[in-house]
Amino acid sequence: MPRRTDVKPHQSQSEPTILDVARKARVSKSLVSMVIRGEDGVSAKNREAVRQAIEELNYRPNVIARSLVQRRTRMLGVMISDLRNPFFGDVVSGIQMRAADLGYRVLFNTGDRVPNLEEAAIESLLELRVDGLILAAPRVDDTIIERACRAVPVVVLNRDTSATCSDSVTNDNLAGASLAVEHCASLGHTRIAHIDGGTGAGANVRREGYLAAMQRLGLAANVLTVEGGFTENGGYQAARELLKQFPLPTAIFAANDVSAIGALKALEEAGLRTPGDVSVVGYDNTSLAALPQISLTSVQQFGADIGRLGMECIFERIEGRRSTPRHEVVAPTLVVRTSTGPAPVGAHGHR
Amino acid sequence: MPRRTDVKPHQSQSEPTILDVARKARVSKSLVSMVIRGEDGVSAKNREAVRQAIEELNYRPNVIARSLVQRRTRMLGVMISDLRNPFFGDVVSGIQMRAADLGYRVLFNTGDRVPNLEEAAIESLLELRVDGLILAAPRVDDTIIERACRAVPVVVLNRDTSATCSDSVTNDNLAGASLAVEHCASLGHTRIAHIDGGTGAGANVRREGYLAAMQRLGLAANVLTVEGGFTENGGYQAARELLKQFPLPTAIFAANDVSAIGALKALEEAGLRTPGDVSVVGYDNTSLAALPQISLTSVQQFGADIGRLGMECIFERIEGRRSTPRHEVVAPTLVVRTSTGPAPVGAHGHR
DNA sequence: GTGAAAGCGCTAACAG
DNA sequence: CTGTTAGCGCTTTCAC
Repeated sequence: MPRRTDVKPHQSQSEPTILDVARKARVSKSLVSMVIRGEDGVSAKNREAVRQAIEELNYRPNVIARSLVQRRTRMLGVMISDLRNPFFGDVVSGIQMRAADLGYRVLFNTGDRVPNLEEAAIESLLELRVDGLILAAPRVDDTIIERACRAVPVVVLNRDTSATCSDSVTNDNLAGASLAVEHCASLGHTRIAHIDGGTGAGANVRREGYLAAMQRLGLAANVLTVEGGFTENGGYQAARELLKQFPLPTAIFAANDVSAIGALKALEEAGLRTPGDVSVVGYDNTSLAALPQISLTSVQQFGADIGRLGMECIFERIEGRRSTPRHEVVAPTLVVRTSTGPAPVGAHGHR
Repeated sequence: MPRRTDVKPHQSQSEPTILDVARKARVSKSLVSMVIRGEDGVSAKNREAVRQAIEELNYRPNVIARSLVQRRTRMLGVMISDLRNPFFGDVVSGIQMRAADLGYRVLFNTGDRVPNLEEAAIESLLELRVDGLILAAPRVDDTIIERACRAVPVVVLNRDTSATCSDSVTNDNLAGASLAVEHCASLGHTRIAHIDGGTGAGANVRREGYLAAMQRLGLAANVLTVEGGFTENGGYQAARELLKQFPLPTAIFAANDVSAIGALKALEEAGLRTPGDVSVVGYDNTSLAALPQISLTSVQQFGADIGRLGMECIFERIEGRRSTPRHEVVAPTLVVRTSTGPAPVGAHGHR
C-alpha cells in the first residue's frame, strides 16, 4: 500500500510541486522549503541541487498554499477609483515602489467610480485575504470602509472620511488654494474669482482655502465664487458667468485643471487675453497643464508621495507597530506657467 | 479525546471559518459550503440560517483555501505596462467589464515600463496561480512571454510579438494610418508628411501604413518622413525639420497625439496657421486631442474593445474550447476635429 | 542537517 | 439533506 508521500499519479498534467523538486534533487521536502525561503543551515551542495531541480522543472512556488498555512498573504489590495486619471498613475507608482522595498506585492482593482462596483472590488480583495487595503479616492459609503477595517488595516487616500478606524493620506487642499490665491495677489491681482468644484473630491476644502486666503489678504470684499464642477464644460459655463460681472475679475482660480481649461476657452471666445486681461490658475498640475498650447499655472499634488505614505501607514499597522489612526497631509506646491501674469493696470474699471 | 473538527482553540483572534458558521447555524460544514457556492438542494430554512450566521459573524469565504483545493483561482492577471497613459484605462475597463460577466476577478500589476520590473510583475502573478495572463503592451522579451505560456494561457495586447504560443489583440495600425492619409488626401492635400514614432509601440506599422497609402493614392513621389518618436519634444523637433523643406508639406500625420501636439507648437512658432497653412493628424485620440485649445483630428483605437477581446481569448483557452492561437485586430476610426482642413490653394509653391 | 506528522480553510465524493 | 473522509501544496515543529 503506497504511502501518501509516494502517491503522485498524474503529475504529468499538473504543475510541479515542492515534492517533485525534492525527489529530483534527492533531498527532503523540508530541505527544499528551506532553500526557497532562503533559510540558512543548508549545505552548499544541497542548495545547488535544489536550485537546479527548480530550474529544470520550471517550478514556481505556490504562494496560495503558502498563504494558507502562514495566514498572511504578503499582498496588499489597492482599490483605485479611476484608472483613467493620470494622477492615480503617480499614486500607484509610489505605492508599488515602497511595497517592493518592504517585500509586499500589490494587487490593484477598480470599480470605475461606481460605488457598487467599488464595493465589490473591495470585497473581492478582502476575500483574497490581502494583509491590508489602500483605497484611493473611493466613492463608497463610510460604512463600507468601516466594515473593511474590521478585517484588515485600511488607509484612505485623497478623500475626506469620517470613518475613524482607518488611516488617511490627503493632499493639503487648504494650503494649495492659498498658494493659488497668494500667487495671484503677489502679481497685483485683487479681484480674484473662484470656480467652485462642487462635489468633486477636495473641492469644498479648496473653496474654504480660497475664502480664507482672500480674507487674510484683506480681499474679502472681492470674493466671488461660481459653481463649475470638475469638468471642462463646467469650467466653461462658470467662466461665462464670471464674464457678466462688473468689474471683471482679473484672475480666476479654478478647482482643477480640467475646469480651468474650460475657462480658458471661454475667455478666448470672449476676446480676452490670458494672462494679459485675465490670469488663470488650475489645480492638480496634470499633464494637461504642461501642454504648450495651454501652459497653465497649477497647484501640484504629489501623487507618488501620497502613495508612498499610504504604503507606510499600512505597513506600520501590519507589523503591529501602531494601532491608532494616523492622518497625513501632503503639502502641494505651485507650478507657475504662462497663464498667470501681472494684473492689468487700471483695466476693467475700479471698484 | 477531541476530534479534529471539534478543536478550535483561539477562535477569538482569527477570522471566522466555515466551521464557525456551521456551528452557529447548527448545520454541517458541507451544508454551509453548499450554500456559499449557491448549490441547490438546500432547504430554505437552512439556507436562511446559514445566511444569517454568515452575517452575524461577518464571515467572508477564504478564496485562498478554495483555490488551493480547486486548483484554479478564477483570477486573471493583467500586467499593464503604463498606468499613467489614459489609453490603458480604457483597456482595463474593457477587461474588467467582461471579466465580471464571466465570473472572474482581475488582478492588475505593473512594471512601470521597466522590463525587469515587468518580468517580476508577471512572475508575481504566476506565483499567485492566476488562471490566465493578459499583458498590455509589455516591454519584456519574447522569451519571458513564452515562459509564461508554459504555465497558463496568455494574451498579448497592442504589441507585435513573434511569440507563437500566445493569443494577441492589436489595434490595426495599418488601417489607422490609411485613414489619416486618406482623410488628408480627400481634403485636397498631396504633400503629406509623416512624423515617425521610432521605437514606440506600433510606430513601424503606422509608418508602413503611411507609405502604402501614399503609394495607393499615387503620391509616392511626395513621401516625406522624419524621425520624431512618441514624445512632445520629438514631434516639435521633427516638425521644425519639416519646415525646412521646400515645397512645404501641407499636411502632417504624426505617429501619436503627443508628438502631434509638439508639431502644432512648432507650426505656431513658425507663424503658420493650422489648418489654414498646414493640417495635422494625430493618433490615439487621447483626451488631449479633444481639448478645445488643441482640437486635434486623430485616429481612435478602441481600448475597451481591445481589453474585452483579450478577456474573451483568455476565457476560451481556460475553458478549453480552443488551443490554437487567435490573433485579433481591431479596426480604428478617424475622429475629425479642427486641426485639419482643405489644402491651401497654390500655397507654398508647386513641385 | 533530515523526515514524519499535523494542519491552514476549504471542496468533493460518498455513505448514510 | 448530513456527516465523514481525504486531500490541495505548503510551512512548522519536533524527534531523529
